[in-house]
Parts: sequence; structure tokens; C-alpha cells
Amino acid sequence: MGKGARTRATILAAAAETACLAGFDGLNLQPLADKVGMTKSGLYAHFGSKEALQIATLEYAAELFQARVVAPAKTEGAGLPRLAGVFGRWLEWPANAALPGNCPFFAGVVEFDDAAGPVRERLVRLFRDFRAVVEQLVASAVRHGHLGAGTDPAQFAHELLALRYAHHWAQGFMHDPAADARTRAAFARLVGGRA
Amino acid sequence: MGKGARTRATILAAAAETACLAGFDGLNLQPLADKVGMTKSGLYAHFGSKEALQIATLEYAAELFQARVVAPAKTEGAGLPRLAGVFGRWLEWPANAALPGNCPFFAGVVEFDDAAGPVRERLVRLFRDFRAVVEQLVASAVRHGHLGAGTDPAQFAHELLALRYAHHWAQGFMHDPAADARTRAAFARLVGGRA
DNA sequence: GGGACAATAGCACGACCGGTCGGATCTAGA
DNA sequence: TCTAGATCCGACCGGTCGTGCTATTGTCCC
Repeated sequence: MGKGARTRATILAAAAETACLAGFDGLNLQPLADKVGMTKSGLYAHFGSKEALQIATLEYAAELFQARVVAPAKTEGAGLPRLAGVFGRWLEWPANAALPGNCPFFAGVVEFDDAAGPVRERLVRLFRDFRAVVEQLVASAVRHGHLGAGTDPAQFAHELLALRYAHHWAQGFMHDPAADARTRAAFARLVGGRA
Repeated sequence: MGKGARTRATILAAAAETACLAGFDGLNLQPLADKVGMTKSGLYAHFGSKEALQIATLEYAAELFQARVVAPAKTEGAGLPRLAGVFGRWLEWPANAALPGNCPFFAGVVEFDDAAGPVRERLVRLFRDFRAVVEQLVASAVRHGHLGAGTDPAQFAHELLALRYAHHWAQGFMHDPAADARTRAAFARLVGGRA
């Protein structure tokens, strides 16, 4: 790993932290350069444009998400245990990845929902891919008899995302101490209603 | 209604549209002034600061929300019909209020979740007030026997917001044509599971 | 050790940001 | 009709934004 790649990794780690706090639009060059001890232009040379920096940061966060949320499922029992594990890690993955603030993907949703462009497309694809993963987990849980045969994986995934979103709101924005308990109760009801 | 108040109303109507598309941080003075055919300083004189403009826009949107979502409930049957009516109008209120794009309050959640200040506090209070309204509607539905006696209004309100949030994501960001159907199905399951 | 090249610094540009100020214009009350 | 105050404009401020350009430094291979 050459020096350039090492510096790039340092930048992206700092960029991911910034994205959690200020969103992808808040990935301004000067403050980010100050954070890693570089000048703005020195940092800029690694990416060539702000948009490229945003996409690289998105990619970096996606790898982190994959490693912290999805990958550990391999060691869990197939079906519901795996689904519950992924959901639990999904709730707390920013903290587990040493990221401050909230999930950067949710920040991107608001920032890019009315702004077409490659960053938005990349983010949409990330969400679609993860939803597909969730749907497969749900289908597997159905096959194992952990969820009722009539369960629609797409509908279940939609409601699971709703819970994650509400948790983001209740904990990150409203600072509601009951956020965790509410989310867990809702998940239990979501699973229980299909058993 | 004097000329000043009329101009101010024109500005706020345009500001609400902008907030739906670009968020409250996107309420930049110059573009907004262009939109209403004024100069930046002429517009600025009505508010005194950008923060004051943001709060005024928030207030304006809140009044719109109250009128379009909550107020019509008075003519609906108490209990579940009223709850369902509010939820339905909650889903589509930006369109009903002739606002482009998505719900401005959800945009504010991301923009102000890590930025303390009066705008954030105002937004938190708006959410808290509306959640209290929802909880009262749920409690009323319980009293009318439309929902099971064991229903926790706070938990129900939390899950209802989750559905609204997921609808915002699926429709506004993912452009999922099934968003409406998924949200309606989830609402039916939420209500049905408590009956 | 020197030469090639990646990596970074320094500097400047045009555009836009929120905000300020003096003065022109319009409105409303006496 | 006259005037006081509300209203609005145009120019401008310091600052930050993303983006280029040229030097200079550092690194690594021969």
C-alpha cells in the first residue's frame, strides 16, 4: 500500500465521519483538509472533483456497512436469527464503525432526493441492493418456518426499513431515550404477527 | 392586510416550496428573492436574519400542515376513522398544499439533527405536538373499541411515524410505484394486529 | 546516489454565501 | 396635500465555496 493509497484512506475515514455529521453536501474541502492535516489542493488532487469525493465516501461507507452489518450474518443461524442479527447491527452500525452521529445513508436520502446525478444513482443502488439482501433473509426465514408462509418479503423489508428510519428519527433527532425499546417492541410485533 | 404583510406572505409561500425541494438550508436569499421578483436586501428586511426566515417558513408550513392534515379530522367519526383520515392526509399533504417535492419537516430532521439552535428546537416541538395529537387519536380509538385495550398510544404513534417515514423514502427517493400500496398494507396490519 | 514520478503545497480565480448600509420610492394617515 | 414611516433597491462587505494552475517536496526504483 503506497503512500497515496494510505493518504486516500485517511481522507475517506475523515470524510465518512464528516458525512455522518454534516451530510454529503457538508463534505467541504477546506475543513476536511484541516481535519487530516493537509491543504485543500493536496486533498483535492486525490479525487479531482467534489462529486468524486462524495461517491468515494459513499463507497467507503458502503464497504463499512457491508463488513459491520451484513458480513457477520454468515456465522449466525439461517432464518430468523440471521434476520434479527442483521437488523440489530443495522440499528447500531454507525457507533460500531466508530462513526459519530447518524447513518450517513439517511442523510443522503434527503440531500439527493430532488437532485439527480451520479451520487443519487449510486445511493439508490446501495439501498436497492441492501433491500434485496433483506428480502432474501426474510424468504429464508419463511422457508425455515420462522415466519408465516404468507409473508411477502418485499412488504416485510419495507416495514423493516420503516422501523430503522423511525429509530433514526427518535434517537438521532428527538433524543428519545425510549427509542431502542420502541424499536425492539415494533420488531417483535413485526415478527410475531407473521409467525 | 397591509402591503408588507402581503409581501411577507408571498415570500413565505415561495420559501415553503423551496424548503420542500432544497431543505431549510437551501433557503438562500438571492434565489428566493429572484423567485418572488425582489432584491435580496428587500426580502431580507422582512426577517432580519436567515435563521428568522427559516423559523418563519417552519411556522408557515406548520400552519399549512395543521389546516390540511389535522383540522379536517373534526368532521370525521371519532376513533379509528379519524385516525385513518389523519394518516391518509399526512401521507399526501405536500401535494394537497400545492407544495412540490417532499415533506419539508423530514428534510429538517436531517439538516438539524446535529446542529443545535432555535430552528431545531422549534422543529422538535412541532414533532412532539403532532405526536401528542396522534397519541390522543389512538387513545380515542381504544376507548371506542376500535383498537385493543392493550394498545400503547406512544408505541402506536412511533410505528405510525415509521410508516410515514418509509413512505417518504419509498416514494420520494426510491420512486417506488408500490410505495402507496405498501404503506396502506402496513397500516392495515398495524391496525388489524391491535383489533 | 541520481533520476523519474507521485504527492502535496501555494496561489488565484470566479461564483455564491449571509449580511449591512444609504438612499430612492411608495403608502397611509392627518 | 403634505409628511412620516414603511418598504424596497443597488452596491458592497468579508468570507467560503469548488476548481484549476504551477512549484516544490517526498518517495521509490534502478
